Amino acid sequence: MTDKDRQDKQGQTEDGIWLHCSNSAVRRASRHLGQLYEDAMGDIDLKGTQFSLMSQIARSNEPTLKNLAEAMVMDLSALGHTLKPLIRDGLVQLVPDAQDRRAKRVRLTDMGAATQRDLTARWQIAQDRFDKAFGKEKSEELRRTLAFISSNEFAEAFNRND
Amino acid sequence: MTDKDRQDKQGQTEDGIWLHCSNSAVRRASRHLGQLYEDAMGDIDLKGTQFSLMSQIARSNEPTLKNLAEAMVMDLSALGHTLKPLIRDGLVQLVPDAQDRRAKRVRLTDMGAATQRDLTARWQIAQDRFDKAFGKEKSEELRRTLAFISSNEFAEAFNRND
DNA sequence: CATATATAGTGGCATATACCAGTAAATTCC
DNA sequence: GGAATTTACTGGTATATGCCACTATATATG
Repeated sequence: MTDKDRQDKQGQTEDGIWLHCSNSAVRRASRHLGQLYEDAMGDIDLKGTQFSLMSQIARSNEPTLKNLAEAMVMDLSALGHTLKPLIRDGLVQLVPDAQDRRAKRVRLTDMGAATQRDLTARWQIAQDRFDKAFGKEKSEELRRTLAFISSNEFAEAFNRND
Repeated sequence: MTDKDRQDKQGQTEDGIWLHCSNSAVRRASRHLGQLYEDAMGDIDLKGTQFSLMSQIARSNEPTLKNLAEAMVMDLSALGHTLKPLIRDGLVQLVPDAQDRRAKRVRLTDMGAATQRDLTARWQIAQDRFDKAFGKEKSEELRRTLAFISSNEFAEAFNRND
């Protein structure tokens, strides 16, 4: 049986690129988790990404766009675009920094903070399900691992050519 | 020192949502890896996602769109959208299935197959860097872990309420 | 066989995310 | 202190990804 023939009845190969490419593997998992978390959180008006972003804003002390982009490991302009619907809907606002007039600080509006608080309970349900399905210890370890992969330290190791 | 005060000089909190939310953690890592892999692969005309997709097509035996979407854990319509630029650029083509006239099978064109082969060497460089930075064993284990998280088996465990 | 239902794909719309070019403000360097 | 450079953000463009509504085809059911 050749590799190409080793396929299930749907014509899929059992051995996908995601078992060889870490980048593909992570993206694929993020699509699945996005799905699972949104379903588990039920009928809410926010996307998972938006809730994550608002949660990080809530945890921060009025970060500038730059700060927040770095924390989220997100392109600055991508962050700006992603915030637009939240600003439009009155959940987030940008306030110019007093010291540096180039910078804008991100804050939740009262409504945004209330929304974030309310949804946290729903998010916790999803997260609890993940922990139960995956194992609480392993779950924490996985998040630490992924945080490491997302770090500058890892980027330096990755780009170091020795 | 309160949590809110425990911030580095950029105003970021040390303790981000990604340490608590597995969904956020995976998305964040996928942004970073997308970055690192694309940089490591150098100046190519394809996005990482497009290369992954073409690699999976190359590994499959002319899957239908449905098959491919399931393998990639991707929404069917999202897959259709993602393939459009590749079809437009003559790297991929869709051929109607002979038996089921609803279904279309995905295949690489000759140019697409050649492109995919050529870029594989570059991708391997990026993957080797990942393995070196993260550890070859741990790297394989991580991919298996992520494949599990991406599986229907995991979805069932996640959605099981007992 | 005719109708009801299920499946595969498409198109529209919205968000997610990145790169690049441009603007404005701050900082560095004669 | 004024020019050169760096930094923070914005807007445009392109891909990534998902949901919904719709069409066409296949399958199941009476």
